[in-house]
Amino acid sequence: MEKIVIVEDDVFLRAEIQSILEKEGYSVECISSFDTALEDIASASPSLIILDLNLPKLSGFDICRALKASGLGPILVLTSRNKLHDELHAFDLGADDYLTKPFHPKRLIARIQKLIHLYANMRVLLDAGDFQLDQNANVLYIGKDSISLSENEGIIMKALLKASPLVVKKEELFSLLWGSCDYVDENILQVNMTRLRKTLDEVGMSNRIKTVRGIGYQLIGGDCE
Amino acid sequence: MEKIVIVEDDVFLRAEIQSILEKEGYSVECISSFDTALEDIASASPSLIILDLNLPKLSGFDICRALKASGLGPILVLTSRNKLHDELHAFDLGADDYLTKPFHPKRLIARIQKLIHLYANMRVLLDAGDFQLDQNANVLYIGKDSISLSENEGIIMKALLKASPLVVKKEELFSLLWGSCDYVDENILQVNMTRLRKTLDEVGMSNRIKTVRGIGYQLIGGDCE
DNA sequence: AGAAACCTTACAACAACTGTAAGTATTAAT
DNA sequence: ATTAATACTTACAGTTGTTGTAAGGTTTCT
Repeated sequence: MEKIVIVEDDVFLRAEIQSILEKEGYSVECISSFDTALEDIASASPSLIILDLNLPKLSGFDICRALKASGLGPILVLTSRNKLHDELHAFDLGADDYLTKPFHPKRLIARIQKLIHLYANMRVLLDAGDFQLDQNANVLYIGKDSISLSENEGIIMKALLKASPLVVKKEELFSLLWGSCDYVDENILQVNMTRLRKTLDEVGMSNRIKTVRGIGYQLIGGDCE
Repeated sequence: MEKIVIVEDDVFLRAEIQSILEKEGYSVECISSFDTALEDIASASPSLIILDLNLPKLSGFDICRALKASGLGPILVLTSRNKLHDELHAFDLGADDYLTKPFHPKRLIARIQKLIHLYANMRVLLDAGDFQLDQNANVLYIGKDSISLSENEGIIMKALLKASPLVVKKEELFSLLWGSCDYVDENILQVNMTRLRKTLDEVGMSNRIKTVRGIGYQLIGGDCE
């Protein structure tokens, strides 16, 4: 069953939405504490998030931005703010749809279904600005080109991307790659870094992995977010 | 540059939309002949399709359905019909967004950007009802599970899926797999079919490929569309 | 029964990936 | 400048997965 999280501060409206969704067969979870909203949503890992913009502490915009940064689900903004610039701003921050109150239940359901369906067919992409990594398929997309990475290359690339622009410690990589092994040669990480760098070279992405002596490695250049 | 196709019969409105889009940097193509609309759109292979519902011959709904059946781009319905049931119907047939006239240019642009971005990150999935094939990554999705196919297995599966529920001729498969080779053993296709069948067995999909004696092979069961 | 079409299994060649080893280059500190 | 630590590169071999060939078995139809 698909799970939907509601981030809404108005009790009445929340209950109304919840009722509509549950009648439709969705499992619903409401966020009450807005301090821990992000963690709660992340741990619920819902198929969709319904977000109000008028919230007590945090602004709905901030939550929207934060959710998107964590790569979290489709966001449907449901609000009484019917100003165009609010809608544009929401889209800008990564909202996937924008519905204003009052709304018709069926319209809400239709748009929810559409968004969930769209996201179900999305690639899980890690974005680095000028290229993307499909974590599942271990495929790197550079514009129209794409290149398939080996298992090890994928693990390293993923770690570098997730940490970017921070440094990934050597021990971190060792544990990701050979965490279950009793012992591996110290050199092996360097060998694998060389191989990844060579692979990146072949698609015109040279000098993108910087060595931080004594600490680890770091993805550089082409920054975007 | 992203290309957008406009399917709109009102000349003034068409010009207005085109102007808005071109100012935004999109390449625009208008469909004038509604007889060959589908072929024209397919050959343009746009990043997005703007569709009006009130068209002379064909109904916008029919076009919508047909476009989706061909797996074509995101569809944004832009219409003067502001009845809820029209919107629901459009969503039902596969429309990805629904905007009513009059509309603000910026709202249109925002939603276009969102849709294009969403679709850019979509997996190209061939749907067989109870399982899907990611053509790019050669990965088969069965519910929550996924299995990686070899190159040959992927080619065969793709051909079977595209033809389904029709039969794929042996010669067709030979040409797809070894079209460039001077000669290959007649037996090799059978061997590869056995291997694909065994792979499918491992994910609980037995007896899904039927042999049509003297002709070729055919995907069966689990039909949906 | 017998022939044609199809299936299965085993084998070997080949390519991709990975870890080890050995040697080279770079960096930082004295 | 010398030296030691750190990092890089290259070559080699074991392993695995993919593919084509060959040989023999099974099914289907007349």
